[in-house]
Amino acid sequence: MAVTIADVARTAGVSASTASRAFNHPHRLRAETVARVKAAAEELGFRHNRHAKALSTGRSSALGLIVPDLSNPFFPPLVHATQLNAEEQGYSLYILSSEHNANREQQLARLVSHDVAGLILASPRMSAAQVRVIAREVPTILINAQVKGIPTVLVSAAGAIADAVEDGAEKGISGVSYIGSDERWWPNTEREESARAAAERHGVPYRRLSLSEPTYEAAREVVRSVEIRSHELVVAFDDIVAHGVLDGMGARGYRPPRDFRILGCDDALPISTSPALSTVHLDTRMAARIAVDLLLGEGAGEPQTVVVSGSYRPGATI
Amino acid sequence: MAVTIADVARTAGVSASTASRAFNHPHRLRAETVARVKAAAEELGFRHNRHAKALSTGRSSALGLIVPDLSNPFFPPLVHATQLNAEEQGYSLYILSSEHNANREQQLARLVSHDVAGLILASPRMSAAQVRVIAREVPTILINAQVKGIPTVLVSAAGAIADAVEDGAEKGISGVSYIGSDERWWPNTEREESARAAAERHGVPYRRLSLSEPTYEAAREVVRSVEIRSHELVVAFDDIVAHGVLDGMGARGYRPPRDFRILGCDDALPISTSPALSTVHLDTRMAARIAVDLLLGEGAGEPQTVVVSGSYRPGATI
DNA sequence: GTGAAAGCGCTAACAG
DNA sequence: CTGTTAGCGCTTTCAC
Repeated sequence: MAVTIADVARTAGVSASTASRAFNHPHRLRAETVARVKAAAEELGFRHNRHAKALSTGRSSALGLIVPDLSNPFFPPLVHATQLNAEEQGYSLYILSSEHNANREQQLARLVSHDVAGLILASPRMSAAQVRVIAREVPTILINAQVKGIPTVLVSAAGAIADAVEDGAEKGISGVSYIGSDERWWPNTEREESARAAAERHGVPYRRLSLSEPTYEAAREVVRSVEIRSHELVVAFDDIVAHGVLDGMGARGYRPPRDFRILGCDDALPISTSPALSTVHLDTRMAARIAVDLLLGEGAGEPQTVVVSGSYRPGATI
Repeated sequence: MAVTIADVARTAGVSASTASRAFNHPHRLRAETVARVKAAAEELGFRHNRHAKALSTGRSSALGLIVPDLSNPFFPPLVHATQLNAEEQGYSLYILSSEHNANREQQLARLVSHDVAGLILASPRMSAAQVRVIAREVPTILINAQVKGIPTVLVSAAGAIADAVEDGAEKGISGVSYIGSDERWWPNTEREESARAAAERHGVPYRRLSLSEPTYEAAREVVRSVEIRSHELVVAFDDIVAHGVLDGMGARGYRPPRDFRILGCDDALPISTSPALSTVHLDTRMAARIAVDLLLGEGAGEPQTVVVSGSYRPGATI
């Protein structure tokens, strides 16, 4: 049916093992032989059977990527970039979505762990203990989470949030409110903590408003019941939450930057709005590249932590 | 290293083939034997090696899904639903993004075609001829595209657009403008054609405004140079284009529904806006379910076409 | 530098 | 109903 390496070997006039070596250990062969085999392969349209290869070598040529929610615009660019980088190294990618459910996430991770050469957990919901269970079964990289001993890429908004608060301070904000979920989830806690620290640094009052979920609707509702103080800077978990706040405040007649100021995060929405939202731009493509590199590159396995810093992107709302 | 079926067989006191049959043809075994094997498997934590299985059976337990653009909010729900349905049937999913590039799409399709049991092409950019090349190599299902002889799921906005135009006609629109890209791409042509037909049916003037790309920015720009006529109904390719139009028109002081009316499509944005956009809701989860079923279910292979009709979802802009 | 042979883990005839 | 045997396509010792 399909073209096998035996076919290639035959038309190249060598044995199957030599044909195999032409691809896997070309330096152990005469250059001329390698060329002949590759020509034959090209001619016949040969492509390795990944299952046979995986079975015989004991390693897979696929990677796994687990995200909490493909529908959140933060993730698709990350997913796509991961795909590109994986592909570049000859790996394909299993993408799985956990629906923000820690148990399902672990279940998915275990499910693919035996079938992939490595696993990338993006903004995982699992506990550190659960992550360690997975990491014991398969090489694992974390994005936006921290577990001791496991290589990590942090897409950090902290510096950018500090810049935004500073910008606000110069314009005379009366305080800082962070609006996010109250979960201990790295993307949330990092942003919350940096907003708090920045407020403190500038000597303005700080508070946290908690959402049951970081959604547009939840954000819109919360500012209906909670008074946003005049000239306050709202630091929203992400752009979606920020727009919920804008909508809720708008319904009450409050507009930024006249009545309050607001900062979003992620800069990944497919649409803009007026006034243009001030936000934090995060380089998820770079994060993906680094994550794949940590998995497959030179120093693979070293439990290093790489931080990719976002940048403050002023709009019209601060 | 890992637990093999031979290990299971040994602890269950049967041969490897019997152990294998316990999973693949349980009805051909005594119930008691099946139970014993499964208990042993459970006890040892056995899991099939998918590569060995694929190699020996000649079929893969993975499906492939190719989308043009993961970042467009239309696709993530479709992707996720496909994943769930595939998983339910014991398949995992390779997700690939073509970046709206026909050649890359075909290249990706060929790349995975040998590794999957079936392929779903969602809103493909490939030509019919290119699709046929792929379909010859692997069972293929089309979503939002039509190629004779290949099973298809159409997520249709036509009826909903007709409903919206009718709603507009009752409110006295002066004409219909369709704003989309000018490509021959099923999602675009279906929407365009249904807008045109509905305008004709209601006896109002129709025109098409073409975008180089169906993006927020392109839409915003086009309404800066093209005059939208008073009380016209703009049928936008999708919600992103619609919001671009809203922004561009808003900058000139025009607001719906006072000055013009507008309909979006897809209903998948993570945020709302005011005024709430009238749009077309499409059931992509259902489409995914059907697509997977067409691939793996009973009548698999039959080149039937299933249409999943969207519904008009009135907001405040019509 | 290259070939022959064995084996990865599993399933599918073929016997019994 | 169950065991024996062969083999999926590839890589890899081990010889030469």
